[in-house]
Amino acid sequence: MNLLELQQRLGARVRSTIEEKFVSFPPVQGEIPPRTELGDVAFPVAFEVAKRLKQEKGERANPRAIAEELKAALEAEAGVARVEVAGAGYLNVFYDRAQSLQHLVASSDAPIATLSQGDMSAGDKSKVIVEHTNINPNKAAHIGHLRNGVLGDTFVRVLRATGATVEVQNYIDNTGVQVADVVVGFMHIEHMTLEDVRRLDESLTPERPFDYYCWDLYAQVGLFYRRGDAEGKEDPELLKLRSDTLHAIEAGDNPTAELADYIATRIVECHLKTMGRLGIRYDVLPRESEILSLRFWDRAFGRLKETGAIRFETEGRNANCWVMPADSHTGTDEHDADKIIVRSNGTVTYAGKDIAYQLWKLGELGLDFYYKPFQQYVDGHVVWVTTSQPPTDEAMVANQPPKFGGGSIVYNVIDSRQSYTQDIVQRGVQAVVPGLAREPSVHLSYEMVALSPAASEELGFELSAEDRARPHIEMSGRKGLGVKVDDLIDRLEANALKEVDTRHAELSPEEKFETARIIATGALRYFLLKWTRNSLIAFDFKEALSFEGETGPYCQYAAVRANSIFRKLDDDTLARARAFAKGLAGSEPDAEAVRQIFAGEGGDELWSLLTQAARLEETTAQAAAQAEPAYLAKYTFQLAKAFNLFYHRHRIIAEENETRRIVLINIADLVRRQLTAALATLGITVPERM
RNA sequence: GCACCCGUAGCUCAGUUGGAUAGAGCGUUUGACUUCGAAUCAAAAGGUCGUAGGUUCGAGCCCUACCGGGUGUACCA
Repeated sequence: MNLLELQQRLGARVRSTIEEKFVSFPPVQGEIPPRTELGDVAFPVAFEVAKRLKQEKGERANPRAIAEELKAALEAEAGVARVEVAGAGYLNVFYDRAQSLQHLVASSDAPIATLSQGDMSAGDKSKVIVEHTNINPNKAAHIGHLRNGVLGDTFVRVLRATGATVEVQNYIDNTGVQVADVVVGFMHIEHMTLEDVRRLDESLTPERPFDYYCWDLYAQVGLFYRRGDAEGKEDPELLKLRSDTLHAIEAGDNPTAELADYIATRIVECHLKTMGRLGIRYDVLPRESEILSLRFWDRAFGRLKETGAIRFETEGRNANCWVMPADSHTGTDEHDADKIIVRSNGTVTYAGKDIAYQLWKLGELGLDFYYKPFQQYVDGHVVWVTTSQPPTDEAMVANQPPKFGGGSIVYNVIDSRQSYTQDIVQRGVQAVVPGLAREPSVHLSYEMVALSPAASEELGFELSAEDRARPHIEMSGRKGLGVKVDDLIDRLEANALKEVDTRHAELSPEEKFETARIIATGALRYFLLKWTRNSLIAFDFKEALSFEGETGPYCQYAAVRANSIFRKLDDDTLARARAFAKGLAGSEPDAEAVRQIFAGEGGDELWSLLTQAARLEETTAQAAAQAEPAYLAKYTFQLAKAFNLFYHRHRIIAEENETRRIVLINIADLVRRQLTAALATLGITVPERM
């Protein structure tokens, strides 16, 4: 359902008419006027035409006169009711509302249309890869991690809604210092072996599961390195425990590595469960351990040396290192401009490993992982995890994974603090595969989630006067300061359940809980999506827990209300209303009656709701092209708002004028379809009742 | 120092390739439940779009300088 085709056709006509009568001209897009009274699409091109005429031919022309000439051409187009020239030379086009209604209803029979315009060409069958979540597997997920997951997951849904084939990856850094720290905690603070940890894990209750336990332990390790003094310095002797642990993990085949693997795997299970509560899913979990053991770096290193992207330093501060020279900034005594990729001891830095990994994602490395199933969602979808060994037994051989990696474009959802490193990675990738695409590997950057001072205190953290004056306080896993995702979901569910309980006492406990779960998910996902990517979220409990105003539940509520109309209306009435709309082309008296209903101020209001609903596909395409899910979230809220107003002003079932009733039914039906579809793309479902 | 991001209503934020009277939510004040459910709707108040220049028929948006805030700038991952 959309009016975009008409708009595009008119744009093409405007351009061809300009070129025919005046001067050569670039493609024109058309724009949506700020108010319905100003038309359905506007072409403010006359100013530009006048300018070009003067520049190229030396003719002086009045923009209004130019607009008048273009007006005649547009009036002849099908679907156009009238054209006005407004202001100094705006060309405002009004669509035939009866014909548009007929078209919109007819096209709403088809499943949600896939788009063929923009950068995300549906004709291009190549795969898009989105990597998101990427939480260090050493503790419970907090809301900062969740912003990443929700942003990534929603972007995936947006891309899929435009017809793209998308693969979802969640990178697991299972061999890094963060995991090593928790291993140190278990081994040197708790003095536990792998068996002890297993037993502990089994004994833990749902109130404090393994990832929560590790959350606390990780914070303790931070203190442990400082000999118990939070403000003190880290003891080098204790830090050696960390580096020894890290080396043991990287070497593999020893009890420390086995413990690390147990912890990381269990935490990943916890993360997947947490994310699963919000409908966030993955296809494959590439792990750092396999990037190391399968020697991805060695291959990438060779390519980087060949292309000259990195150079070996023989003297100076970076002697014996391989560095990537800087181009975007200059260095100082304190900060060197060049970025070290290979250390003087021959080991590779994070940026280097990531270059290798990005090359694999783009199918440009010439190496692949082996895979095994990690877990299965209830609907049968399997999440795979990488492994270093080829399948051995017959069952594994028979159970072939899909082909992973090799995307035509890769989006990496990573917060903006890593922009510098990501820039290094991009440059490395582009040096190795220059001709691939303009930007095959995209850093989908977003600002972090911090805590409002009030939220920090609510979590029981004492703030200094200085901190309290700050606009926000950064979360810190090391200090254990943060809002755990599961805690927040639990609170949202409990609050929603209370509301459902007071409104729908008649529902069964299961129905009540399911409704509360859907509302909580809607609230949380919308809360994280309504901000644009480079807006920092200062997390506030009151705001996050709200179900009123610009929230997910507000949008859900509008859809629930729309559905409630159709619950009371028999199917036959809806079918007849739709048939009437579809038949408008064949009946001039009916079409005229519909035009009457859409006339005047009240008619404009109905029409404006309809056109707003028709813009979902266009908005989704924009959200995809700009990689900005917030566009879709804002649109959904605005549509819900417009529908709530409509709902309040019109009694649909009780409407006495038959034609008017039919029109209202069609509008309500189209809006609820679009609203439901928009919410689905945001990962939000509509409950039966609320 | 350098790089990137931000500065719009009391607060938190939208404002997409420059377009018509700069918009939401929250908060404040006031009004609307016998209806397809008020998790809603309506109305009011609230703005030198950080400052100063510039480009343009037209600037919140583009350019320059400055002021203020944030984040990076590791032989950590």
